[in-house]
Amino acid sequence: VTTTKSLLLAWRNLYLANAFVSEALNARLQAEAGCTLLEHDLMAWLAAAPERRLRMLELARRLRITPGGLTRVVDRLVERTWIERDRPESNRRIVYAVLTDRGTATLAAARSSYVRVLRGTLGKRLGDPELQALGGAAEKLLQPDIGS
Amino acid sequence: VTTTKSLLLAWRNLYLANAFVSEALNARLQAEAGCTLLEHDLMAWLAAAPERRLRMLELARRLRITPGGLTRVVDRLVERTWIERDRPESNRRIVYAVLTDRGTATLAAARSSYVRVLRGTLGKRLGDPELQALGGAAEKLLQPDIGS
DNA sequence: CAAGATTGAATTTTCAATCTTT
DNA sequence: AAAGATTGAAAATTCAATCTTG
Repeated sequence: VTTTKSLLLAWRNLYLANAFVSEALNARLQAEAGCTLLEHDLMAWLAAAPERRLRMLELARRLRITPGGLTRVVDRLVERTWIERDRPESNRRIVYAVLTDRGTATLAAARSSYVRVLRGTLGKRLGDPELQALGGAAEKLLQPDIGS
Repeated sequence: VTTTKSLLLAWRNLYLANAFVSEALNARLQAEAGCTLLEHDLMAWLAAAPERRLRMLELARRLRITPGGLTRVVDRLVERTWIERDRPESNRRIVYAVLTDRGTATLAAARSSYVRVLRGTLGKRLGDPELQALGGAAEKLLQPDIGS
């Protein structure tokens, strides 16, 4: 019997913990690497993808923003030469966002700030079993829905 | 020894789980109660406060938005007669946001959607021990910093 | 005409400057 | 002059309409 109270408490803590870490990441990334958390995540997805490239719609889906929103974020990063757009000749409807070498370098610096923040927040306050619990519970949430 | 990998994994899951639940809450609240998650939270803080009122700066702090941002959110809710502003005679610098009776009624409806969403996400997928673990781990994150 | 991306307009939020009260 | 709140301008995001290609 899961009480409403324990549901509300768990959610509130999840929500606050997320805000706490997100805000710390955003602040440090902007101060130390000159990019926002969203921009970092965008570059990180590209870095992890084959040929360091992803299509616009796929990238928007992973970042949980709208296609229109992504167009603007990409505009800003292209402006800074951290990514490029590539419209392949074979299918000129498609646009790939591609991480450049300069983007890769920026991401490396950003990633180091990023990990330091995680160590200073999650790492400092939680032990390994708690990290496992946090990660495990969160992962279950993300499983596809299986019936009623 | 907490590995970077387990830190990254825990954070990613926390982040995604938060987005998953937030988006579900926002969608259902807007469809069923006609308010956003932020507006719900604002009214919920007021409902829980003595005399159903809080000062602007305190409310902004709890909602994790800027004072300027709060002014606009409050404007919108005043417009809909769910809250009122009160400038006490004793100190005319201060503004209280006060939940109205209509706001209380709206909040009751919203809260029921809210809890249903939590049951359908956190509740359906996680057992009580996992909820405890999630809540407990997240709570530790929120403890004030105690030195290096 | 559907898929994929972009655009203009509208909305929401922040930032810095300002106004009012103490 | 500082505290508390609001404002105009700017930035970021969404939405719906549009443009381009298949």
